[in-house]
Amino acid sequence: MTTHVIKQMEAGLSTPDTTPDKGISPDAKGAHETPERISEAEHAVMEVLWDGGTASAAQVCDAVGEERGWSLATVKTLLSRLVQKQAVATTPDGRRFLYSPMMERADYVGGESRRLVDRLFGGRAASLVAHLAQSEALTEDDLSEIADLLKDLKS
Amino acid sequence: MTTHVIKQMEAGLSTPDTTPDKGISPDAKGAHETPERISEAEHAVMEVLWDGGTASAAQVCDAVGEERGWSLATVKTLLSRLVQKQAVATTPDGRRFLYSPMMERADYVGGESRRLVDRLFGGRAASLVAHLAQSEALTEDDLSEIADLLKDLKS
DNA sequence: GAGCAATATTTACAAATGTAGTCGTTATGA
DNA sequence: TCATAACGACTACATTTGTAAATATTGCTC
Repeated sequence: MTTHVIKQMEAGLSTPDTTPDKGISPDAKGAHETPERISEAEHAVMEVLWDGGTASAAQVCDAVGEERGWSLATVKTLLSRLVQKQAVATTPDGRRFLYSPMMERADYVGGESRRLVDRLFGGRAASLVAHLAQSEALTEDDLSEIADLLKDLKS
Repeated sequence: MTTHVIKQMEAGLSTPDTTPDKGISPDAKGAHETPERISEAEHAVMEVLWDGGTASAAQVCDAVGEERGWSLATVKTLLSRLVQKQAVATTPDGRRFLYSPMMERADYVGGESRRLVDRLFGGRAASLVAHLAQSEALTEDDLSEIADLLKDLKS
């Protein structure tokens, strides 16, 4: 019976050769719980995937290794955690996996931004902008850029 | 020798009655390491202190207890961690302590904002604003507010 | 003066996170 | 064919975080 395969899927990774049973949808066991939080290290991996679209563990490791000095083992751990969290999907490719992002970068960025705004500015995004403007965080150029941007949005 | 006292200070808390030895400056053992990170729960406590200026553990607990349902024990743990991190100072008051913030709220907010902008927008704050503007995050009112704000800053 | 209530200090413990090592399998090149 | 390198899976382990209980001390009330 299929219990074996299911257990493997729950674990987030299955060996690519053992009958890649695609019969079970990735969220079969209840997927709409609040999308699990992606940690900072995991986010670094996501950036690589968002950038390249799809990559093997080794490729991710190369890409991310320039910044942080992570070992391949570390990258693999992060990838499998991301798979568990259903932020990344795997497709078998020969004896290895290719990893691709399930989550849109814009959604992640939006979520994180919102969290910050909620936590620090009582949910008022304008306050954040005000803060950025008042602290050194925005240069004259930034200000112009934003002004232009607003002009556009005002149609 | 003084090792005993020093150990107590390192632990972040000393009993208020045992000769509150103010001889050793709070950062005697090297304080300029990157200011230790304040966690989310700790931040909730900081908000209370920023709001009230100074408070006893019980007061903090009352204040914060409305949102989160924390026990006094929990609040005390968080307070002592904040003291360790030198984000909060204690002054003996009778048999208890009064806790007051050492860090400016603006600095914390600025730091967190910057971290986000660095991590998610390659350090370009304008990109964050752009993102907020394009996602649902900014209402028409927000946009006007920001526009006004920019007008002011442009002098 | 004895007990109680309020305090601070210590200890606890599970979950998440950062960082990696080990094990088992298998494609591959000599 | 046999060793080896490449992979994924599993295990590991310290640290941080969230959440709190246990313990010790002590001023205050009866």
